[in-house]
Amino acid sequence: MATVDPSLVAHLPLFAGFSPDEIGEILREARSARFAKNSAVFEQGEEAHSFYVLLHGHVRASKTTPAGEQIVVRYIAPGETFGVAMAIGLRVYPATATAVDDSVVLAWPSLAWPRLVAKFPALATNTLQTVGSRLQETHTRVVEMSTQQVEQRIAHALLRLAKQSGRKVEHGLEIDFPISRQDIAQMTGTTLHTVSRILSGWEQRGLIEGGRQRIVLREPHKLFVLADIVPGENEPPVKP
Amino acid sequence: MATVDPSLVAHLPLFAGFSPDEIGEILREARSARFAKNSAVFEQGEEAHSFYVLLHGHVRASKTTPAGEQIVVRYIAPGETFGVAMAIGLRVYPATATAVDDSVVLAWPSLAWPRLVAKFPALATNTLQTVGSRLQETHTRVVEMSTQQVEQRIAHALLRLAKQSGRKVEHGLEIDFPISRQDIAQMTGTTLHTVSRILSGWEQRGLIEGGRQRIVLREPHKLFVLADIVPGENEPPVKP
DNA sequence: CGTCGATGTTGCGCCAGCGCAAACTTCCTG
DNA sequence: CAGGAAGTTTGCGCTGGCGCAACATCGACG
Repeated sequence: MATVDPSLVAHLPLFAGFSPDEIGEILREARSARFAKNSAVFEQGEEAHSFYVLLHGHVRASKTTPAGEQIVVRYIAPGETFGVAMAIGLRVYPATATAVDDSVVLAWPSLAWPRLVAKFPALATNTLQTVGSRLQETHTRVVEMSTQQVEQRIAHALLRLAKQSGRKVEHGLEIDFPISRQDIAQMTGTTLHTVSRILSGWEQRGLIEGGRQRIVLREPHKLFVLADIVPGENEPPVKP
Repeated sequence: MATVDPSLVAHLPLFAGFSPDEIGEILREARSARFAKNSAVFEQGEEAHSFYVLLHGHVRASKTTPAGEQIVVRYIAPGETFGVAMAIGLRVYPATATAVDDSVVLAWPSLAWPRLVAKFPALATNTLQTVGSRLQETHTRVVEMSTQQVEQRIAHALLRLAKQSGRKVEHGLEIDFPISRQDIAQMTGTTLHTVSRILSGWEQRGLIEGGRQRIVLREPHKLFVLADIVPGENEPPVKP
């Protein structure tokens, strides 16, 4: 049971407004754990025994439909809370969480949640804000899927990933964890093939640089423009 | 300022776990208001001055994209909380709320939220559960939009509306508020025309009965089957 | 009670993106 | 280092559903 210094997590949204002592008290109930690349932190449908904060690495949350299709709910970056099923009234996890890189988490038993919240009500309001922003993001996704073409959705998805987990490299901004075309397809509601075709197109145009489970944005600005283009919007030239 | 009896709202999720006296104290800070059919309770982008509980009627939450397209976020039924922007950390409303029928709401000033939560922490946990289920529902919607055909998505949407606000009538289950084909299109990420074609088809098959801003499900069970059909799933006959 | 605006229906043609299939590349494992 | 698995690319043909357009209906309101 590694002890974590309160100062290392004090800036996380979950602990906003807490004193180091209080954080220490909360941390005392947590254990830290390591998950190897491609191992599952928890599985959809499994009893929600714990909730987590990601300290290091990256985790993919995905949902499987009854028919067996998968979609990617989101990618979790270090500092984010996840697996809060209990807090939102679920007995089981609604999605599967998979480490896409070697990852380190803090884990609390779900049973501790009611007690912690009773003692530290700000945990609830902090979590409410987190879940709220997540709801906003998901609504944005619905809006995009309803109104935009596949190409624009993929552009938005890449820009978001780069913003969340982009790492500056020589030729641009690299997404800092392994991500396949299939993953992108499952994030944007399209198919592996269509993603591949579009990324190939962009690579030829020099917008991005691809590789196996690797994407570097070379021209984020051009992607940005592409993402906002409304296809049917041919501005008629202003001629009197 | 109409006074509302605590017993009338005690069963609402927002007030779960509160005593009548506590509810009374919370209600004292609210005012009730009436909104005529087709009037806006609040508009997207407007300062989030209040949060609400719907007492009577039906409210549609919708979002408008920068490009001017609209999508329907959800329909709010009596008893539901809405407009909790402040609680999830937003200064402005992320969507527009429109009364689709004459409606009555309870409204609290957003400024009262922090004080109420400080005094009654259970408000935060109750709201957390509400926002959590809403997140779940929205994820379901993303999954449907990613994996299902338009016809199935419409079937699901109608069944959900009927479950939430269905009224038993002579010929089946009627959706208890005015809803246009356009609205359904904006809920399912398709177009008015496609919705109209599909509903016409169903009407001919006797599954539903349509009218101007009116839909009656005659055969909910058949719709249910239709909604779960996976088109490409031709079960190979089990012959030894 | 006639007119007008909002809502709903339907035919037609097109195309973005899917499904299938095959080949290629990169990485991992034994 | 060979062999295979996982990931990626690409061609081809098809089609679900969209866009356009014209028309039909319904209700509200003067």
